[in-house]
Amino acid sequence: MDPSRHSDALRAAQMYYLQDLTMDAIARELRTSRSTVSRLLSSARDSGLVQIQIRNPLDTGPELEGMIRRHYNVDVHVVPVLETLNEAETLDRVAMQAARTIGPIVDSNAIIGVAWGSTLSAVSRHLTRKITHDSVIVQLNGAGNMHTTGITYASDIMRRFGSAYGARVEQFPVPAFFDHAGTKTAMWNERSVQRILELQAKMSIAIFGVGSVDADYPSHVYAGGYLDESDLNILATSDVVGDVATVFFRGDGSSDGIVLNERSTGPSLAQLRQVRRRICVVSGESKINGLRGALTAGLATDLILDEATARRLVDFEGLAAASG
Amino acid sequence: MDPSRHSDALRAAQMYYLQDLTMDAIARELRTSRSTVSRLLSSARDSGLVQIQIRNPLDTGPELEGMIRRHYNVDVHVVPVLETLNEAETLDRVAMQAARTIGPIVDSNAIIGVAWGSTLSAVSRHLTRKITHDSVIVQLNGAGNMHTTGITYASDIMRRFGSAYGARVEQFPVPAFFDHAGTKTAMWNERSVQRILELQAKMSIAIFGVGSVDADYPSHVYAGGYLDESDLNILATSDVVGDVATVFFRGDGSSDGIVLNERSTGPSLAQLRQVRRRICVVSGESKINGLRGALTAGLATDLILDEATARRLVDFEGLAAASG
DNA sequence: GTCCGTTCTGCACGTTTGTGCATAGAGCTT
DNA sequence: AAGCTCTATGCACAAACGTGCAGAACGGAC
Repeated sequence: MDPSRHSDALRAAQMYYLQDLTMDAIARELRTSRSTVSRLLSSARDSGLVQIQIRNPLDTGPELEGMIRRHYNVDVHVVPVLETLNEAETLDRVAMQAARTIGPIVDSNAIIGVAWGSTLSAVSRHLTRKITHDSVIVQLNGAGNMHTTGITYASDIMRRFGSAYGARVEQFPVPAFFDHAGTKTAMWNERSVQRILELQAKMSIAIFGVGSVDADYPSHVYAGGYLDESDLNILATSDVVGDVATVFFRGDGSSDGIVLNERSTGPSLAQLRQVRRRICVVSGESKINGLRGALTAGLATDLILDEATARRLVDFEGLAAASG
Repeated sequence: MDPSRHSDALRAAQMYYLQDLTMDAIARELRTSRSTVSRLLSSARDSGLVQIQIRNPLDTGPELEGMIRRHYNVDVHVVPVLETLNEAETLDRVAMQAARTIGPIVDSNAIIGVAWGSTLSAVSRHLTRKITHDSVIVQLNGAGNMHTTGITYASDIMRRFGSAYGARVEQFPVPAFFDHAGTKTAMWNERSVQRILELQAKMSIAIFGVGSVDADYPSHVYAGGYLDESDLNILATSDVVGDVATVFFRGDGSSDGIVLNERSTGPSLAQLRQVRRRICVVSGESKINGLRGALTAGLATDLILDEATARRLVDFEGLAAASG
């Protein structure tokens, strides 16, 4: 881009946001039209030059947040949404706010693990640009299935993250689930795969949604041809409530003995918990069971969710009592 | 304040800044009028709920900044100001932008050393609120002189810092200069003084302007009855170019053998250099000599100054050559 | 209860801002 | 140089916004 335009954008942003001048005054100084200033500012905003963040003082925040925070020990961001909004609109709002909340967390030299799914897809569409150096986006779990290699869907998400943060993108070109655990073991010894696994092991940030087995609109994983009849039966009979990055867990947060996980390509829950910043984005009340499992399992350090779901989370089993 | 108003402000801020809704839409959701939303947002901004910051990518910044940064190894923020502005207006702009630049740097548990003077006074008037816990504002140097105890002037500055950040304020109730070095030695052994000195030793942030001996409008120190005729003579004959917190230095950054410093109450340059974040605010070209000395002495890690002064700093002795 | 002072609210108005559109200009090809 | 495409600009209009003001609501004091 024209460097002088960039520097004009910077000047304009400083004068507008830091000195409270009007666009008119800035235009006169920059010897251009007011509309150009308006556009400069908007480009400054979505190129990440201007960072706007909301910090809600932990202690004065609304009750909802406090309760969830105390009970699950996560940093909560409740997204206010009108109750009349439909599922898709809610997801869009949550995704938008999630994208902007993530922005300030991302920094240079970060290794960022990203899952895929409808939630992450929505988030990826709303990312605001922020220039970082030597960051890497690494895919958390494979995306292929019986019908497609899943490449385009997941890779679109990855690519958007990569270009928003100027980061290198490392895809994980394996199916979501192997048919045979043995194949996974073999692949995991391949050097091409190990490169990805090593990156994952060094992740400083992980971003994921949750799948919930009983969601009204089941996640891709449960509906998209990833699992066959017998797999679904296994899930149904093993108390599994949901998944994160195609790794399943029960309501109590445990995941031991769930055979499907041996064929899954996502990081184990234990490995995920090693990551310093683990950001979970959830939209839609019907994911509540999966969400509760994920929180109980301690998978998230940061939780971004819509207000209605937050409320249900609190209502559940008198969680409110824990706040007294 | 009404807690529900606070939480409304938070909701409004999230919807406005993070979801790009219009105030109108937010008003409908909050069941109030648009004007109320406008006011909620403005209260959210100046209560520090909304943080807006400009991060200019170090490598793409305008030439001016790059040159100064490389030469003096400081983080530079050049404040764009119209050249036609007068001294006072420039100071106001610089102070405003300085205040907002400082905001994001301040955090809980910080011990913040603050000097006094016309620059700091202006900055203190533009601070935006930000709630922190267990922060302390500590006065860097005494403010008393022959005519007044200096209490109100300096303490106003301190108080504003304190209330902006919700911090405890520790004043330093001594004169700016002792008449006799021996008195200083004695006082420095007083426990009440030692408490302040210990706080200063633990500072994580220091904020100060610079005085310049030859400034058009001399700093308070040189004009306000702090020094008598013979003191000024000493300064004139010892190559002193300026001061930071009433500690003097020469153009080459040295301060050894300047006798006045033995009676001054500010932290020694060596002590100041221990502080992790040292923010220097300068407005007005006539401070250029003092500024150059301070930078040469390595007193600042962050420099906020107006464009004209920045340009002069670069023009000086072909500093531009250093950028090639 | 009434009174008074303070704070909050919505309205109305003027100001400030975003954006579709037509045009000018830059860069590239032939 | 002419012709082309693509981007940036300014205009003009509509949308969004800030704020003085008058009235409503609140919270003591008596």
